[in-house]
Amino acid sequence: MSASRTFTIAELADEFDITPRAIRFYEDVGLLEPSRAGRNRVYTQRDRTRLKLTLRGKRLGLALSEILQLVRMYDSEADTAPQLNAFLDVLRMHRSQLEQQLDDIRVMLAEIGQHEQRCKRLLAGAAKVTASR
Amino acid sequence: MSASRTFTIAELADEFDITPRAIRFYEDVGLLEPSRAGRNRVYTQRDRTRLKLTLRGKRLGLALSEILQLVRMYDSEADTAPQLNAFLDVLRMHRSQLEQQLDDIRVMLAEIGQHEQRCKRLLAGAAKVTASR
DNA sequence: CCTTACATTTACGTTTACGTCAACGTCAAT
DNA sequence: ATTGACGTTGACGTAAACGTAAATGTAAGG
Repeated sequence: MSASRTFTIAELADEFDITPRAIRFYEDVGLLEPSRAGRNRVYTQRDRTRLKLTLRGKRLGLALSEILQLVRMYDSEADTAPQLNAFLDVLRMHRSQLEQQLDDIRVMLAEIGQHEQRCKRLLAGAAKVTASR
Repeated sequence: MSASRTFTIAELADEFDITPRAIRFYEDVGLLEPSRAGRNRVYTQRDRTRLKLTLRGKRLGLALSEILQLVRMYDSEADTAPQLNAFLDVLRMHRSQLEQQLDDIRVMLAEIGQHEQRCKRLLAGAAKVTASR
């Protein structure tokens, strides 16, 4: 068994290329809950996973508060029907938002492709002019 | 010819479900350049397109300053080789970022799917219990 | 022992993207 | 003539997500 490694704040900061300040801030808002060795923070694999989730959410433009909602839902032991239905609603919302983003990305990638083609054509033209001088 | 329609600020605000204040702000940062009828702003199709681009960028988590860079590049008449190559670099950066986001979205969609399944199983179970009472 | 390096808390500063008045113009309808 | 409804320009306010500086602790190395 990989004796459940732990991490220091600097290790996580290095690994994910963020500052310790950011990591502490994520703790302030409730996204991470490291234990302490004296005064110092000790992060578990679970914290690391949460951090990864957090950064992924950020890359998709989610606010930290939304990410917090998600992770809380993810490891909540909701079991009543109202809770579960509320849960499903939130999931559906996020899914439709993600699908909107998929669309947006497809459109943007297409546009970028067009512009790249245009640039390459122009560069090819410029090269010929240069060569013929 | 669809005599190049124009739009009022309220029309655009309604259509895209944002406030006039936001639209004026986008003008402040240089994303829109409406002409004036007296004091009032008049938006062209081109402005509308820019606004659409802006909102799409926002949904993908881009900052307004980044969006501005993009739209400026898109309708700049860059023609020197250095300019074109710089352009291509920026395009590549954005493309790789979009591909990262595609990845992130795939992962998140998969997770959401799992949680939806779990909820549905639990709801089915709860329904049976309820029915048997 | 002293320095260096990294950790902590507290607290104020900063940027972005608008929200929210305030004070005013204008045109149509009552 | 007045009342809305919508437009304008300042100007100040605000929430989010950290940055940054200050004061302090503490463990390791020379």
